[in-house]
Amino acid sequence: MPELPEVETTRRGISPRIKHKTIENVTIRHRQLRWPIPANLKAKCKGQIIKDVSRRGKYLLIKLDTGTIIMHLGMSGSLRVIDCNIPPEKHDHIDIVLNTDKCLRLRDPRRFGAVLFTTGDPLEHKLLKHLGPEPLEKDFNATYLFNKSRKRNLAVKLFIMDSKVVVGVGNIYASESLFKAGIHPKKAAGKITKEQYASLARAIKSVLKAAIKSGGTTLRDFTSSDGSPGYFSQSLKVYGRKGEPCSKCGKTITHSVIGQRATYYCTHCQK
DNA sequence: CAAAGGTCCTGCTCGC
DNA sequence: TGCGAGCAGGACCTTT
Repeated sequence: MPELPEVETTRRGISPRIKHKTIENVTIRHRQLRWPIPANLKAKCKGQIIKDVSRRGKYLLIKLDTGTIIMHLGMSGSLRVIDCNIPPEKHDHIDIVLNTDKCLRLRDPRRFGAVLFTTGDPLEHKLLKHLGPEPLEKDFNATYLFNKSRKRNLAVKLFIMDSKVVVGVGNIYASESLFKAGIHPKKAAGKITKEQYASLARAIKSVLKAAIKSGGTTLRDFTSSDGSPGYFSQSLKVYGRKGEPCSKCGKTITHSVIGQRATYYCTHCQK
């Protein structure tokens, strides 16, 4: 479910509703996510004021007085701010209870997500320290991609999905961006020209921006923090469109598996 | 039974 | 022979 636009949509949804609020309690129903929820999380959070809600890649950073909650939504996670008296459902693993009769509730059926805590600089945390640039920042550009990709022989789709290269480009938007840039997803990253990378960097930025603007992509059950769906799925040009006509040339959209992930592209438009 | 939006970790191969 | 970099595959889990 969540790629960068979905995480950003979530951040924007929850931030105004939890910022400056005090955490009264933390209810953990299922500790075992990708990693166990830290045993001391409740003690670390109780009584703390939420100072800020930011994002690095797909990690959400909830800054408290003395430390930061690091959250990742994994493959199926979602966050909502709801009334505490709404009974939790099967996959509602943790409630961060606020002093407003509301709580921040994490639902994650597949439990690939994470809830961690750090007292240090979260950007120096093991999981965040080696992340590549943010795709919407200026340091993510043709020169960066070109230099970073020299002597890399893997498929360009896998290259741009590598969080050490750039954060936030997941399986859907990788296919969409490569289509927009006219680059074949299996082409070796190291054989792509600087001009093509200029086009790809622009495509990634514009696809992600457009997706954020429309509230993310809804596939299956993604809803933003207020329960409304994202509408970007209507704008997807190739993802999930195997067998349909290409919107540029009319030839049939191809599906194949790259690095164990579904990939969609047009063999006529993408070389 | 296969596949679904993520990504860390392990272990192998290759080249210096 | 040793070491680091790059890369493929496995692992985690539930639902449709």
